Formats: sequence, C-alpha cells, structure tokens
Amino acid sequence: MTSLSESGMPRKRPTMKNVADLAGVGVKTVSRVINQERYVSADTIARVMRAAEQLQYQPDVQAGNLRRADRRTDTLGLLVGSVANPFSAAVHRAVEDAAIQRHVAVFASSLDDDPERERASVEAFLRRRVDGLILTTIQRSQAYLGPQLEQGMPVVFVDRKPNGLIADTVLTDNLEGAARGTRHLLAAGHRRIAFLGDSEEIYTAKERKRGYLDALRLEGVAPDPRLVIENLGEEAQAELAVNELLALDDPPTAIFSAQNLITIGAIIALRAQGASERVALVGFDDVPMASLLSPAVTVVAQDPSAIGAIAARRIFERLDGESEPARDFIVPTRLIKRGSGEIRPA
Amino acid sequence: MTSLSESGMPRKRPTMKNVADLAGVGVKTVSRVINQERYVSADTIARVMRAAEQLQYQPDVQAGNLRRADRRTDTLGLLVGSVANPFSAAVHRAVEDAAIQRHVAVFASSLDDDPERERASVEAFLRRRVDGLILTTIQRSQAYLGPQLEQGMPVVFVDRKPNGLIADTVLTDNLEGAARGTRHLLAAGHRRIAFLGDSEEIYTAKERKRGYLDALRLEGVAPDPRLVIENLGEEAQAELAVNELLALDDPPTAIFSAQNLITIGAIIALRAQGASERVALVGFDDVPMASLLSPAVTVVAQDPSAIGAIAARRIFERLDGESEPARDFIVPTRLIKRGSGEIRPA
DNA sequence: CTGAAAGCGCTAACAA
DNA sequence: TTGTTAGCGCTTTCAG
Repeated sequence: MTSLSESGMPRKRPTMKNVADLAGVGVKTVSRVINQERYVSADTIARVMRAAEQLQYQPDVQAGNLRRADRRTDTLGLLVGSVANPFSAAVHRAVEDAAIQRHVAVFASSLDDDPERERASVEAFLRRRVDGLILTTIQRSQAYLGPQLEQGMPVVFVDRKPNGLIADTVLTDNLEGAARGTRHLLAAGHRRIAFLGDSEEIYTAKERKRGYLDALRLEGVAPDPRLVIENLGEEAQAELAVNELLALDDPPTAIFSAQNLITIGAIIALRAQGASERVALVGFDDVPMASLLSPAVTVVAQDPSAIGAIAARRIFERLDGESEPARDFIVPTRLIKRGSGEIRPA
Repeated sequence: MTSLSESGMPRKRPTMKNVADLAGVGVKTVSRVINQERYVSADTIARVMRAAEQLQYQPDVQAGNLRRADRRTDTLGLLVGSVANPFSAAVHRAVEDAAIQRHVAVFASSLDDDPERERASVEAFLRRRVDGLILTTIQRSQAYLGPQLEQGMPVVFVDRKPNGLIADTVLTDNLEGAARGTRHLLAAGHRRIAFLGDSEEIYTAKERKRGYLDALRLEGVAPDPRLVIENLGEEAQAELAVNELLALDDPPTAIFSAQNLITIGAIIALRAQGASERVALVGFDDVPMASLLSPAVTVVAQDPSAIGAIAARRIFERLDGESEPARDFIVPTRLIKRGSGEIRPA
C-alpha cells in the first residue's frame, strides 16, 4: 500500500537525462528508444528500457513537441452545448473514439449558449496549442478564428454553420428531416399541424421551420400562423404553448416539435390535457426512453455519433494534409415510428 | 470572409520574441505584460498590448510551463465509464464547472470497463503532465499510480474505491441508499423482494447488495437466494431475470434493481408481462424520463453533480497545499417516490 | 522599471 | 549505431 502520508518530500520527476545516465548512454539514444526510432541495437534498447522502468520514467510530451518539427500536441479541442446533454455527449464520445486511435486526447468544454464562454474556451484551447478544433458555436460571428484557419489549423463546425468565415461543417439534414416528419403527419391525414420551435436565432431552428413549411406547401396546406410557435427555450414554455394550442377554437390535430426538450414539454402538456392519445406528435431529435412512454414517441432522430465521427475524421484528414476547399457534410435523419406520430385525426 | 483556400503558405505562429521586436522591448517585458506582473510602466504595457493584438499573439502555455517553478499545466484528467453515459456526463460537467473558474482545462476519457484502456488513458494523461487525476477505475489494482501519489500529484477516485493504494475517494452512499430503497418496499408491506444487481466484482454492486441484505435482516426477513440475481450487465439480461422471477411458484411482490440499465430492463419485462401495476419496483440511480413512465419509477437517486464538484474541490485543495491524509467523501442519496415503489403487495 | 543570459526537457541536425 | 550541439518559446535569475 502506498499512501500520501507515507511519502516524504515529493520527488522530482525523472527526466530523459536521468534515464540516460542510469543506462550509461546519451540522451538522444534514450529519445530514440522512447520514440521507437530505428538504428538502436537490441542491447541498448534493453538497457534503456530497464532504466526507464526502474525510474518510472514518463516522457514529457509538451517538452518534446516544443522542438518537434510539426509541433503537434496530439490534442483536440471540442466545444459543445453541454457535455451533460445527451446529444453533445454522443458527439463527444464519437470524437473521443476516433481520437484515441491516434493517441490524441480531447479537451471538452461546455458553452451553455454563452458567447462569452465560447471565446474564453476557444482561447484556452488555442493557448494549449490543440491540433484542431471541433465547435458548436453560438456567437454571432466566428471571424475571430480567421487567423487560426490561415495558419492551417483544422476547424470543423458541428450542428451550426459558422458566420463570417468558411470552414468544414457537419450538419444534420435539418431541412429534409423536418419536412419528412411533417410529411409523415400529413400522410396520416392531418391538415392542422402545429409547429413548436426554439429560438429563431439558431440556425438549426430556422432550417427545421423551413422544412415544416416546405412540406405543408408541397401538400397544398396553407400554414396557419396561429399554429406556429417559436422561441421556446425549455420544457415549461413548450407546455404552455401546447396548452394554448389546445384551447384554440380549431385546435391542431397534430404537433411537430422541432427540438428535444420541446418534445418533452409537449408530451407533458398533452398528457395533462388527456390529449396524448388523440393529438399526434412527432419530435425532431430522439427522446430518452421514448419507446417506453405511452404512446411511444415517434421522432425524426439525429445521429450524433455519426456527426462526431465525421467531424473527427475531417480534422484528421486535414492534419494529414488534405487541402480541398471547405465542405459541408450533411448527415441524414431517421424517422422512427413508435406510435405517437401514427395517430390519425378524429 | 476568410477561407482556407484563400490562404497561402500557413504562417508561423507569432512568438513572444516577435511581439517584443514589434513593440521595441525585450522578451521579458512582454512576458511581464502577458502574465500581468507588476513593475511595468503603463506606457510599455500599452505598447506591448498593441503589438500582441496586431500579431494575434497567443502565448504558448506548454513552453511557459516548461521553465515555470511549479510546472503546472492547468490541466486535469478525468476518466469515466463513458462520457456518453448520463451519470458520467453529469460528473464531467460538474468537474468542468469547477475547473473553468481556475482556468483549468479537462481531458475526459471513457474507459468502457476495459482495464487495458484504463492504463492507456492514465498514461496518456501522465505524459501530458496533468496537474491532477479524477478516476472511475475498473482495474483490479491501482497500485501503478503509487509513484504519482508519492510525487504529490492529487488523485481522487470517484464512485469506486481504489485497490492497492490509499487516496481520496468520493462515493455515493451505496450501502445506506440500497438499504433505504429496500426499507421503503418493506414499509409498503412487501416481504418477497427480489434483488437485481450487476457484476459482483464491482465495488458499488457489492455495497448495494449488502444494503439490501442488511435492510431485510433488520426487518427479520430471511433473504431468499432465488430472489437474488446478480451479474446482470445489460438491459436484456435484466429482462430475462425478471421473467424468471415472475415464473416462480412464489414470485416476488417487489423488485429492488441496483443499477440504471437493470432498472430499465426490469421496466420492460414487467410491462411485457403485464405486471408493472402489480409488482413494485424501486431502482438505484435515477432513470431518464422516470416521471413520465407509467407507473412513474421510484428511485434512490444519486447526485453525480455533487460527486464531480466534491472531487474537483478536493483536487484543487490538494493543489493548493492541503496535505491531510486521504479521506472518503460520502455523498447521500435521495429517495424519489414516483409510484412504482409505492405499489402494495396483493 | 527593464533586459540579457541561462535553462526547462526534449528533438533536429549533424558529426563521429 | 551513437553522441554532441543547438534551439523550441517561455520563465527564472540576476544585473542594470
């Protein structure tokens, strides 16, 4: 057993020099062994390894990278809404899985829709010389990243298009996904379909609304402005919105909710009003435990794992020299029919 | 607009020397300004700031820390089950919130119950010279961290007690929580209460089982070994286990499920058997959307945010010089009555 | 208040 | 196959 209290003065960490002295070789030889370069005799390798083992030597990557030609830190910065949010967490996980294969570690940071925090986090990443950046942004403009792009740092935007600069972007097919969900309700016979969306400022929200409107138009259904409620930030607001909708003279027979938390708010409200078996509901973005609710919730699911994987792949491609112009990667959605979206109008 | 394709040769990043030259001062003066040291004239500060601004200078923390006395990297390593798992994600978020206040960035890594990955991740953290480590471990022994502890690196274990060394640990009160959940079922009149647990190797699983058994014993109920099913790793296994239980001649009237996914498996099975309104269920660890299920799920909730916050606080205390012996921090649970746990025996 | 020189731990370039 | 020297970008030390 080793404990903190037993230890005397904290020993200094062993350096490459220490290992070299103990092994009776020069530092560069140790460096060669540690980095598995060629042209070292088996015997020398063994001696160095033994010395390193004995001293519990851990190479210092920061010091190494300081002189190394490419100055890579084998580090990535990931900025998401919140690491505690399931969508972000899935993106994070996918990025991590891609990164670990290249021995790259990832810094993750939550920004909580706070523009101040976006800048602060990005600067913190930059000071730490991350090799690349994967960002969900909130700021009005990302032009402040221009210099990094020019210096050749790979930057991939995720889930939102950047403003003020051109860079690789990975996006859910919000437009088609929302249209698809809406079409699904139209196909079930609904004509009065409400739209619940979040802040009009958010790119994804705008796209989803557009998809909803497009689908209606294509079917020759005139959108009713009273059925379109936006700027719903959280569950409680969505609940209120649904209550209002149901109180209309000619209430909607179906609801398309364009975001996760809004869908949950809608479920709560529909249930409280005893309308959950009567009013159809399709949500954009999957909801946890959706299949265990009654009715089970039909959703247009995003694929956060794919988003994270594509973003990471792109970063590494660019790090490996890919230099084609910035591109948008569109990730398709998947309609998951579970019940709530298959309710027909009375 | 700035784009990748417009840029010519990637320019080299500006260094402190560049700023110094542009401002017409020595490097040390720039260093003083950047680090906000005293004894620099207001005029000089202004000149340096202007030059830094103009060159878009970003200090390189790695280079700085190389020579700095305390050798801090302002970096933390966090190892959790999976960043995509809600419990871990909440811990992560709490750690991040504490870290950001001190301008500390956190590396998060998922270990997926893979001992190999545990070692690899910890080594990756160590090579990057993190200032501290917050770990959910899986390996049989963590003795390999002994040298780090001796060197004075703060290490806090979370959710599991380490083996082979003594270090600060933050734990849910598994024993009392499980006992509490079990007592809740006993108080409702149940005498045949099943226990569903995961791998017997896991510390928390052992504690929860002990809590269950203690509660039964204290009430004078002899535990029936046929009602105790362990080593349930995932939902599907839990479902099978519940099916077996319900097929007994004298089936349980209540179930205490000792883990998240197991609880979900139990819900699915009970519902499939039409038993969810008849057999009581209390789960350890909260379940997403629990209050929207029917019946809503009664749980003994953990407090992952508190766990993360305490772990981070401890790391920083130690970094600030605290040297008291390693301690266990026990985080209480909370019984949330929602319905499934209040069903009485027939 | 300011700057020159040394050196942090490592790798690049070159020499042996 | 191995070692030596310089230098990465910064902070420390110490002298102006």
